[in-house]
Amino acid sequence: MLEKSHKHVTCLTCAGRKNSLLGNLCHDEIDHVNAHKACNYYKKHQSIFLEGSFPRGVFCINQGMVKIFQRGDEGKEQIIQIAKGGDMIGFRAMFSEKPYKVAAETLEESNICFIGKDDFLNMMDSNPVLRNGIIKELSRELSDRADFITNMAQKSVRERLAFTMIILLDIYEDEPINLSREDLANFVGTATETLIRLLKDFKEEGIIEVHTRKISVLNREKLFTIAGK
Amino acid sequence: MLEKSHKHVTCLTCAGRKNSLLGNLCHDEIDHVNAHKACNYYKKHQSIFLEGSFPRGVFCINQGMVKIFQRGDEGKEQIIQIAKGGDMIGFRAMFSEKPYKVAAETLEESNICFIGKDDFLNMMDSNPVLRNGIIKELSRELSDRADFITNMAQKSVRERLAFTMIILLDIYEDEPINLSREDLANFVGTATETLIRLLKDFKEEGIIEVHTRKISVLNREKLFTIAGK
DNA sequence: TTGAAAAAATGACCTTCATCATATTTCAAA
DNA sequence: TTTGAAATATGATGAAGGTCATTTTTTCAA
Repeated sequence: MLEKSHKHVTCLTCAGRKNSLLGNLCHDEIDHVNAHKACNYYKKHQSIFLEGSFPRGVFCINQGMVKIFQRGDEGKEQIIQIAKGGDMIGFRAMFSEKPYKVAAETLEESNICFIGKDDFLNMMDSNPVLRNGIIKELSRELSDRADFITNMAQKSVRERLAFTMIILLDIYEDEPINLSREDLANFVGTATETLIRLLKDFKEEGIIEVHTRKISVLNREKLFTIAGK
Repeated sequence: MLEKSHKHVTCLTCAGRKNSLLGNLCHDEIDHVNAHKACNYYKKHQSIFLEGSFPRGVFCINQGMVKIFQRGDEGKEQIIQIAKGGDMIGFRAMFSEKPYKVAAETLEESNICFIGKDDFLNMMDSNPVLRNGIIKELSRELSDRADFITNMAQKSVRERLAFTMIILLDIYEDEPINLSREDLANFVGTATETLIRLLKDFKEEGIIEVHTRKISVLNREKLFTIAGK
């Protein structure tokens, strides 16, 4: 069970921080962030920010899992990204000075900190390492999204599912993948029914194992083969 | 006809520059760029950089039109973006310090300048306006690509074609759209045959007019309706 | 523990779109 | 101007996958 009071979550002990964009801050800087951030406990399926609202800062995930998605015209979600402990979210819209084009919502209970826009931008101005880290991160994501687009355009749902599971394998590390069929379908970009049928195929082919909703990958190699490259 | 010698292309008279990322440079900075850049004439269908090669700097389009694309597993291109005069390309991969994940090729004869990595990074370090402009640009493109992904996942080819034509309308301004059917199909993410059939529909519905390969939009509003929002 | 609601699963059907084959037009070089 | 190649266009066909209806399973609160 997560700590439900924000008082106890400090950047100094944040497990994700060392590998995050804030991994290179000096002591003074960490202290400053720590003093100025707000920390909140989010329960499962709670909204962090909505499409159309204006960014007032960035969110830093201490613990938990978050989906970043867009709602299409008929209300169907398209998941763009899944973020977890150590990831920062919401800084893209903040830089662009436009309302969020995506929404964020927890997939499980989470502790998420908030750093105000001014504080964050000041830090960036005075810290070239942080700055470069962010530029690098933005570039990396652009490149990921180019792949995403090409996959969507040219691959079958089966291939995309394999590709998506490889990404999820990375996110969930050794844990079984724990997403609703609907979320999984909305990440792959297909109908829930189609996704369920394909999961069944994967199961029958010995690629995965399913316990209720949790999916464990048995044959990683085969996923790569199906995903193509 | 474009100037085929690079000697005559100078940042001072570059039409696109004022609205570009380099629009806010001071005189000294422009002079420096001007002195250190290389400028080249590219003919139609000439490669600017290839997937997999390592970035050594950024390209600045003085005049002309460029497609940015990825090749899928079967060699089919997916066009991610079309750039024109005033746009800078290739800086994403440069920041990430990884090989290009996309390739760039001219769609028509073009004058394109090259600024070396060190020069460019130094400029960014010393010029906060340029820096912020780039971060903003990266953010804007991330948001565009999220839309692209959602469209690919949830819209029909017809809807996507309408959406793509709205984007092209913006790029080509008042000129008729001048892309091969194949390129257009590779931008929409469909088969060339399907694209041609849909163009025929649009023609019959009075939405567009076609002269050989050039497409003029007659009914902008209807495109918006079809694209959905 | 139970009952209602949500999620997952299965089946039937049908539309969209990719593919392959072939015809026609356009373009550029000889 | 001719001619071959590339681009565009059209037709026929089948598979992939979306939609709707229904059943089964899981979850969670009373």
